[in-house]
This record gives sequence, C-alpha cells and structure tokens, in this order.
Amino acid sequence: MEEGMSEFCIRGGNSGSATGTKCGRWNPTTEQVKVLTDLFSSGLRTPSTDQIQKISNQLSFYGKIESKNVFYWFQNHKARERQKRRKVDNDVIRSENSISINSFTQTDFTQLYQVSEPERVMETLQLFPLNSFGESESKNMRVHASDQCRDNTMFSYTVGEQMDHPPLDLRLSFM
Amino acid sequence: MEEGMSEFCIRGGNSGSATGTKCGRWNPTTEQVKVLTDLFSSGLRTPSTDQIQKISNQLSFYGKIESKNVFYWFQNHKARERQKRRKVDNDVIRSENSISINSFTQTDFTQLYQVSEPERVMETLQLFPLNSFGESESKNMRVHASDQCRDNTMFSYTVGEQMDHPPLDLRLSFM
DNA sequence: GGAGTATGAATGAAGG
DNA sequence: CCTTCATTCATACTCC
Repeated sequence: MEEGMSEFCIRGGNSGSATGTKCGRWNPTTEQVKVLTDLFSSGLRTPSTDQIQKISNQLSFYGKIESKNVFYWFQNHKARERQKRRKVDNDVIRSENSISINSFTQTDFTQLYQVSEPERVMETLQLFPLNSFGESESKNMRVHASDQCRDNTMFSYTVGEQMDHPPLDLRLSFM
Repeated sequence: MEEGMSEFCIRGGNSGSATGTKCGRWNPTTEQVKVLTDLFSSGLRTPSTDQIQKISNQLSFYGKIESKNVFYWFQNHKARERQKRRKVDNDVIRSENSISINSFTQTDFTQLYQVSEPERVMETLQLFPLNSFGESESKNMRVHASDQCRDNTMFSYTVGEQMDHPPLDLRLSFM
C-alpha cells in the first residue's frame, strides 16, 4: 500500500514548482490514512458534515487537510470498495459452476476486501485530542512546514509543541 | 475493462482539451459549459421548464444534449456551489486560531474553487418563449413553471465566436 | 523514464 | 432542495 514517504506538502505558492512536489492536490500522511482507514473499518462510511469537520479538524494535526479531502476520501474509499466487490462478485458468478469453495479462494477474497460491516453507523463518533500516548506504533512522522514554503506566510501550522507523534485518541461509540 | 457500451462520441470537434469519451452519459462541450456557466453567473439558478427547453435547444448546436442535462446541470451546479462554500467557510472558521495570516487557505481554493460568485441574484430572470415548447424527449421533469414576468429590460446573450455555427441567442429579461 | 497502478478530485445522474 | 452513487479525469507514486 503505502510506505513511509515523508510529506513535503509545499503549499501551492511555489511558482517555480520544478523540483518540489507541487501540491496540486492533497497528499495524506500515513497517519491520516491510518486514522481514516480505522474509521472506515470501524463502520463509518458516510460521515455527516459534522463528523467530517471533526475528523478534518483532528487530522489537521498531522498535516494540511481540508474537510473536502475527508469528504472525498470516504466517497472514494466506499466507491472503490464497492467496485472491487462488484468485480470479484462477477468473477465468482462467472466461475460458480466449476468450483467448490476451498480455503484458498476464501483467503483471497478475504484479503481483497473485508467488506460489509452492516452499516451500523456509530451514533457518537468523537475524536479527542489527548496527551496520552496510548498508541506508539505509528511510524515516526514529522509534521513540519517544508522549508520551501514556510517563508511566504501561510501554512505555518505549527503544532505548538513538537511531538513525535500527535496524540490522537479516537473513541468510537457504537450503539 | 468491461465493455458495456459501444457508443462513442467525441467531444465537440475543435473545442480543444476534450478527449474522446464514451457516451454513456452526457459530456458537455466546452462551449456548452461556458454558456451554462455564463447563465448561472448571470443569476439563473433554477430555470423553468421552458427555459430549460430553450437552453437545451440552443446548446444542441454545440453537440448532443437533452433537456434533462440542462436541468441536472443547474441542480448540481447550484448545490455544489453551496456545499463548497459551506465547507470552505467551516474550514476557515476552524483554522482561525492557528495562524495570523493574510492569504492562508486560499491555496487550493483559488485554483479549484473559484466560487464566491458575487451572489447577486437577480430576482426574476426569465427566458423569453421564442417558440412553443416541443417536449419531445424530456421525461417527467417536475419543474414547476415560475411566475411569468415578461417585460422590459431584456438583453440577449449571444455567442458567436469564430465558428461556423449559428450564433446562440438567448434573450433574457429581468426586471 | 515511460507504463501501470493507486487515488484525489470532479461531475453527471439519480433518489428521497 | 439534500444526499448519494457511478464514472471519469488528473495526478502522484511504484516498478520495471
């Protein structure tokens, strides 16, 4: 999937834009992706505007992000999971006459999509920014304004204190 | 890739920048988009059935189009304008306490969202009925006719360019 | 360094 | 009106 690539989201102001990764579009950090994926696998599929705002707000801790990014992320993730599933289902249908399910095939499917938490959307999804370093498995990520873009105002989302990994504790309350 | 449709339509001849696409759904030409956008920015937001019919008729000069396409276009454009504005506003509010800046989040927005139309909605903008309606292909569109105010101060929106097509002439009147 | 893939962004088309 | 789905465009990234 995604490996530890650092983020150099330089803000779009760089006119030169030759070498740097021109930030034409949002490039999520690994932590952001992790949180989003966790939320998704926890059952969140179509966050409301409020939820989007909260998620975006929390994720801005890890790097530049806008709420529309969160919105698009869930849209895309859901859609692509669906389409993957559709494709696989077609394959199954196509070959349903000839095979008897064995563990091999099962494994493949499971790995390809672990779909279908029956959409039991959580009632109250809360993201609390705590200082408890509960989970320390995250890779060492560094949120910092790239030197390429810090000069020209904007985008100095200094996180106040320099933490190794931002303390994000998300509690999901299912009903 | 799976082929379901075999119908192709190349987008508007020399309109440029349009790649050939399958014609599963309407793919507006650049001219069509321009006209629609102009109409929108002129204040038209929810065209009546008659207006839709006339716009569609005129735009058919530029390529294949149906009334429902115009209808959907205005629906989507209006909704997304609102939605974008809402999201952006929220983001701005959210980021108020982190930085003191001058042109902060404007980065992507300027490029992708050139929203913020002056929002100067002219009250009654009506497209004059030039000819009686045809209603040949439009389905059940529940567009309720708006009040008719046909009078004074009309201007004509003309698109001529350098092409060999008849000039578009949409006469709009507002009061 | 171009092909192939993953994915962010956009938008047409509905449904409710 | 609102939200959602499906499809497509655009771009970043990976891997030969």
